[in-house]
Amino acid sequence: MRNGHDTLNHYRSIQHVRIGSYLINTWYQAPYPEEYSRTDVLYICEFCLKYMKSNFVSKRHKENCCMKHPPGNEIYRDGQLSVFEVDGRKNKIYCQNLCLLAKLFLDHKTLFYDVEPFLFYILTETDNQGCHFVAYFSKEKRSKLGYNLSCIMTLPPHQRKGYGQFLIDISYLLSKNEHKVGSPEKPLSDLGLLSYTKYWKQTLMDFILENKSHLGMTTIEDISQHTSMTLDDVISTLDKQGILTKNKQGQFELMVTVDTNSGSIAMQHDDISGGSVTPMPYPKRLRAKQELLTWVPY
DNA sequence: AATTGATGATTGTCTCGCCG
DNA sequence: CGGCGAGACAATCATCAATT
Repeated sequence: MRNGHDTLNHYRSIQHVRIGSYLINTWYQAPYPEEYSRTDVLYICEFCLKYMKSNFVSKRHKENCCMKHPPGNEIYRDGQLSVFEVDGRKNKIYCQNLCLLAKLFLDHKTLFYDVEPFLFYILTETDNQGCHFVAYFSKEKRSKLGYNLSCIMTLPPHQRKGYGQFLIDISYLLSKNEHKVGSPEKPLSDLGLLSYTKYWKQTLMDFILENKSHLGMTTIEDISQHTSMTLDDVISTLDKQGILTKNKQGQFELMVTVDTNSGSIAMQHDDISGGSVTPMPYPKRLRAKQELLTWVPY
């Protein structure tokens, strides 16, 4: 031990991160350089995502760091919420730091340093201090398999606010602007599958309710085009709800009855929470609004 | 286009001093 | 005495331009 500040060296991995005003328990290990892993608390600048070992260095950095929002272009703004698009090639360090931070909360993430082939979409909450990082997702610039999202993460203090669903919505809005359909990178994590299952179900329920007057004329292809979801994802989601059948010609048909009073849809396998069997009115959700997106395909 | 080198900013660490 | 915050400074790092 060389001095009084080295007393934290017995830690084998990072237990907490301090970012902005939050002290957050970490969930998984991340491959930070070894000297940064041997600490209880890792300090992260909430604007440039630089990581530091000590509170002193963090404070000094805060005085000098001139960033008040993520690098790249702001592509979406709705009140306090903004989305920035960051190019992994143009802002390599930022994106590498982002991947390391994300790994603290993602189990099986493997991408950390080879960030050039990716774009990163950063969700921020704005106040008079600046645009505070709350969540992100990454996307391959050129996905051969039609993936429109690779990794997605919301910082724990901001979870359960609908930000994950919102970012998934943004990812499909981007696909829509590219005139493509898309799907998340496989394999999905447990939490990822849960989020997507919920998103797909709600998106299709919304579509059905909005188009209930002419569902007979609607094909699976129409739904796919409208939602930018792949045919496979549309079919598997509708099938899980038990509202998909094939007619004599082998074409898919929707079997739906819309309850115009409650605004809900009768489904065989709807989620039953709290033992209630009455269909729950689906919760309001944070939707990405196409008119607020200022983005052109890469 | 890729590599190298210079330059200026930033960090890690040492030291001192305060306080419980 | 031990822990913590702050100033100083050498070493390191990122950036950008020049060169191959």
